[in-house]
Amino acid sequence: MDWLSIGELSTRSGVATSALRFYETKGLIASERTDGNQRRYPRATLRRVSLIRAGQEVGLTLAELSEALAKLPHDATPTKADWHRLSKSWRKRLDRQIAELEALRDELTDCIGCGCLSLKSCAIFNPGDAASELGSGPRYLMGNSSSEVVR
Amino acid sequence: MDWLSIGELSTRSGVATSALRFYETKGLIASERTDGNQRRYPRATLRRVSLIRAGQEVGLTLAELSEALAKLPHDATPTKADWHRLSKSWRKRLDRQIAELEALRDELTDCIGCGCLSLKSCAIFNPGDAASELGSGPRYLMGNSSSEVVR
DNA sequence: CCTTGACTTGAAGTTAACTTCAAGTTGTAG
DNA sequence: CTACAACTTGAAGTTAACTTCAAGTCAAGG
Repeated sequence: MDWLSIGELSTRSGVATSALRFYETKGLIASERTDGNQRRYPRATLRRVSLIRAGQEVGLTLAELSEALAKLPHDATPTKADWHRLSKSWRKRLDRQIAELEALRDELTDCIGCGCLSLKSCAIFNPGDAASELGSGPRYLMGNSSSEVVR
Repeated sequence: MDWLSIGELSTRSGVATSALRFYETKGLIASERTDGNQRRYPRATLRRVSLIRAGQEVGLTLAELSEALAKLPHDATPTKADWHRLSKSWRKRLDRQIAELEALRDELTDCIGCGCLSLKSCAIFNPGDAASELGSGPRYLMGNSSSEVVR
């Protein structure tokens, strides 16, 4: 097995060294140390980091990813089953996200047609209504429940 | 014209009073004051707040929304043209977002099929590659350029 | 008039996901 | 062997979008 320094891992993964160290404090990745106390990552970490970035794009937080990746080995390629489970649940998440955005788009499209000068008839302007119930929430990325995505 | 207290605006819009005050400090909404220094919002603010929430769901930041809403009157219904311009640019944004998520989903789907145990052949695992170039970025909601959305 | 819930302010706290910094130590090309 | 880039740490700073708090003041029903 050959090892990567944090700099190498950074350039290969496209993730800043500061972020990699941060991930390590969170337990998302792990390293051995040289005699001089520098980090050396097993090659499999490269894949792990890619997984993290992919997961983030799907909308998962680092905390959720931490849970999801806890089941994968730090220093080896995940099994086919591991990967299958992960990618399937992420796909579900993506499908849901896409559906929500599409619903919002359709509402908007109706609004473009109608001019939407009446508060009552417009779905966008009535957030309490059934249609928009799913996709409204607090801050930037509204945290949908994480547990079903992780297991 | 009749006026809403901050509490009324809050219950009607579903947005916390603290958030409404926060929006006001940012110039997103505006109020008059009573003799006793309490806020009174023109009825049109209700629509404005709905616009803000809808805009957030489309992925706009408050700063971007501030710019976009600067062109609308604070105390009256926006014109058909105003609304037309806004909803069209938001729709574009939504279309782009959906397209990006769909691209990611398609990659994932391929990966489920292939088992994806080889780093080289997998698009998800190669973020530098052409396909994923569009939809990768820094933190949670990667800030796509705002200017074209706002004008 | 009195009570009580709604309202006021500015400052500080919150969360995620990092980045930046200072003050050193290590690894390696030449 | 030396220079210099890469590495180390913990703490503090950053950003967005709010929320919470304290210490009051205001408004409206009875």
